[in-house]
Amino acid sequence: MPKDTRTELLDLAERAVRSRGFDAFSYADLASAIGIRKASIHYHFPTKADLSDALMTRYRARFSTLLADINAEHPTGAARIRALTTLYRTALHDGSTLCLCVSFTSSVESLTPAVRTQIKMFREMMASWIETSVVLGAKDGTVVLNTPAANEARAVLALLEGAHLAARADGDLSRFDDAVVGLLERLKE
Amino acid sequence: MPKDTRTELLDLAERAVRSRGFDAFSYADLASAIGIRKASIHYHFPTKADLSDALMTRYRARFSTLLADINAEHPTGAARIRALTTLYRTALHDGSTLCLCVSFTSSVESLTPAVRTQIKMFREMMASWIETSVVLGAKDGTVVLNTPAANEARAVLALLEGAHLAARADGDLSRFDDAVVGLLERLKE
DNA sequence: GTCTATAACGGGATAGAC
DNA sequence: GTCTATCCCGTTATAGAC
Repeated sequence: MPKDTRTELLDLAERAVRSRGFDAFSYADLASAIGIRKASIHYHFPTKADLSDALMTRYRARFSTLLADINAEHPTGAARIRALTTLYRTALHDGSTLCLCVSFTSSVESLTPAVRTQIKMFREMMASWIETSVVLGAKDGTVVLNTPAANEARAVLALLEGAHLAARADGDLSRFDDAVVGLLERLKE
Repeated sequence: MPKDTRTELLDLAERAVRSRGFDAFSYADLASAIGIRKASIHYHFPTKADLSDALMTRYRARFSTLLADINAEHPTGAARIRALTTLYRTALHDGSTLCLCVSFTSSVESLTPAVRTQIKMFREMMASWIETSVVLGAKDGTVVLNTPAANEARAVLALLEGAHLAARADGDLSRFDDAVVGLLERLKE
C-alpha cells in the first residue's frame, strides 16, 4: 500500500533535517524528491514552522512507542539501556543522520517556541525513561549507580547524543561504538 | 588597542555560527554588526568557505594553547580533566553558544572538505589529549580506568559535547552540570 | 490536491570607483 | 579597505486556475 503524500513529505523532511540541518533544506528539495511542485507542499504544511512542528510531534510519538516496546521486551534495567543504545546506533544509519532532536537543537534559534518546547519534551521523555530504567537496574542488580539516578540519566543521554555527533563528523559508526564501550561495560548480566 | 577588522569579523562569525549555526548566519548579519557593508567582508574572506576555514583554524589553535595551559597548571590527570570540563562549561557562556565543532558537525554537509578535515582534526586533538590525561591519571592514581584509555577519551568527549547540546536546548547551564556529575565523581583527590 | 505564475525578499558573490 | 551598484540565484509563501 502506498504512503500518502503527507507521510512521504514527513519522511523526506525528517531525513533532510537529520542529514543536512533545518536551515539547509528547502521545500524545493522535497518537491523534486517527491515529484510534485513546491507550491503543492504548502497545502500539506502551510509554513516551514508547521512542518517542523509536525516532525517533532511524530518523532516524539515514535520514540514513545519504541521505548514502550523496549520495556515490553526487556525485563532488566541493563537490557533496556543496552536496547536504547542499539536504538541510537540504528538511528545513525550509515553515519549520515543525526537524531532529529540533536539536529534541531543546533538550529534552535531558527525554530518557533512551539518546536523548542517539543525539543525539551523529547529530552524530558528520554531522561525520564532512562532514569526509570537505571533505577530498575539498581534494584535488579544489573546496573551499578555511582551517582543519583537523575544524573545518570542525563549523562547517558548526553553520551548517546555526543556519540552521534562523533560518528556523524567522521561518517563512521565505529566512533559511536568507541564512545559507548564504557557505558555498556557498566551493564551486568 | 583596537581589534583589526579581520579579527572582529572572526569574532562575530564565530559567535554567529555557535549560536545560530553555519547555514543561518549571513554576511549581512556580520556587516550590520560591525558597521561596514557586506561587500567589504569579501575583501577579508572572499567566500563563506574561506571564512569557515579560518574559523576552524583559529579555534583549533586556541584550544591547542588552552590545553597546553591546562597541562602547565595542573600536574595530575584528574585535575586536567576537571579543568577541561570547566573549559567546556565556560564555552557555553550563558547557554547560548555551542562548541564551534559541535555546531559545524551538525552542518557538515554544507561545509567544504577542508573544513570537514579540520573538524576531524579538532576531535582527534581533543581525544588524544584526553587519552593522555586519563593515562596520566591512572598512573598517579587520580583517575580510575574502567575501559581502554582510548575509549574513555571518546566517551569523555562525547559526554562533554552532548552536555553542551542539553544545556543549549534548555538555555540552562545546570543541564551541563547534571550530565557531568558522574564524570567528576570518578576523579579522585 | 496539484498546478502555473508570481510576489517579496535575502543569499553569496563580483566589478569598479574612491 | 571600504564603498555603491548590481547580478543571479534560491528562499518561503500566496493567488487563483484546474
